[in-house]
Amino acid sequence: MKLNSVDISKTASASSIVFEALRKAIIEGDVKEGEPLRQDEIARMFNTSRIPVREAISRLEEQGLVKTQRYKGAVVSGLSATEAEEIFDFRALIEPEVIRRAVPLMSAETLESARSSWAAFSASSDPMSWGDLNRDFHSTLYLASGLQYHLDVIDNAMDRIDRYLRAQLVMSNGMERANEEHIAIWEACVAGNAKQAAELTRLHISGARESLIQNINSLR
Amino acid sequence: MKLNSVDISKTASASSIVFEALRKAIIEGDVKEGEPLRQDEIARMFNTSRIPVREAISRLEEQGLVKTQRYKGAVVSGLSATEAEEIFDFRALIEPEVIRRAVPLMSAETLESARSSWAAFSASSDPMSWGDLNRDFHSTLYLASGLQYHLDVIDNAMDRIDRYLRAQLVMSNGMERANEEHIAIWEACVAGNAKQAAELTRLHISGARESLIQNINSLR
DNA sequence: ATATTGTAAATTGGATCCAATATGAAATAG
DNA sequence: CTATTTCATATTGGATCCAATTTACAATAT
Repeated sequence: MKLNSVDISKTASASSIVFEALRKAIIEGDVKEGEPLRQDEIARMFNTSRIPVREAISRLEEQGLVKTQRYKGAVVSGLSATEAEEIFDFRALIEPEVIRRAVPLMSAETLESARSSWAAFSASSDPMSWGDLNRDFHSTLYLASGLQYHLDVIDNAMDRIDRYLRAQLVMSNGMERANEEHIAIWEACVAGNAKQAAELTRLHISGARESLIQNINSLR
Repeated sequence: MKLNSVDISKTASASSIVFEALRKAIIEGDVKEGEPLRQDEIARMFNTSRIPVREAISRLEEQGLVKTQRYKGAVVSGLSATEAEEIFDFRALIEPEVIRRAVPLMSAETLESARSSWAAFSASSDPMSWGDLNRDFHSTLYLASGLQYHLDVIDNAMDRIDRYLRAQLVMSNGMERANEEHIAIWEACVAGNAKQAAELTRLHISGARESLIQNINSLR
């Protein structure tokens, strides 16, 4: 006898679920910088014991999203302005190269998918969704490069500054500007102009960096 | 009353110890690609329970050094030739920029420390130590940049290809060549020539990349 | 009042136990 | 003899318990 093998997608392990949830909460700023992560509390929230929670926290620390001290626990790690700038610098270095190598490999589907990403971004009136849609757009284009390691590293960098990026988007004309720049990048990709796509990406990122500095300074 | 505060360096947690030991064993190739990590076995080796072992494995997975499957455990993740090349590409992109920014910030101490690093590398007849000494040299110079995030990312990239790098060093004239290139990079730093230090670093890395490809091809 | 000490509660780190799943070998059917 | 099934064993995932340490706060001394 043979059955249609119903793909029972195995439920993920508890530690993975906790990890993803905490990661999301941290990068979106739902738990603030410096806020401690209490193992008991989190375990209760997910109806598990502290064991999966501790594994999740180990991973978060390895990713740099939390810092732990022995017997004192984990706190969400913040970024100084300097550190945030450094990560923007890092992105401005690596992402242009990735998109440059991605452009010649972009399929029609990739371009169409990216188009709908920027369209969704452009059309969305919900600031909460801007962060995700922004990342979707860039990730879609980068994915065509097939450079998995680069993509992983970029993801980590994005995780670390996600909060600040979201803040940029809601501030002043951040969203409108990002939108225009997305379209320009996308058009360069459609035209197969790798160098231009790279340069526009670089400007896109360093522009965000500058506006971050401005905002920080305006708070003094 | 005032005492000299004796800095009782707290013993690290068991999970940290296990993590560091496993990391070292993996990057140095003491445990081979594809080899499973048995929690029980490792726990016995360190006279602990499986709990710290599991936290260590979680971190290793986050670092990309092992891959786990639910209920099947963790195996040391290998790198395909393509993946190894990608990481060399990545390094060739980021490390020149880091050293370029580091050069103007290098103190006499930094340069002296780097000099003794390459001297030790040059003088060492023990191939087992070459990997570490090579990393020491580069890290010392990069450290002057103060770019902590970049340094962390570079460290992870180095971890992933450490095995392959060591293989390069012992092969043919890998060690002699690396040694000459180190000296050239160091002299550019001493001369304060950031652009040249960057370019030499780029060549140093892409040279290693090419010789990796050669070795892989020669195995067919 | 302020600083110091002592103590109980809170919190984390780790050990042990149980449950869920995978693995492999023996038993069985064809 | 080969393929399938059954079942015991090995291994991982998670829960609960205990130990080590920190933290908060009351008691005490100056």
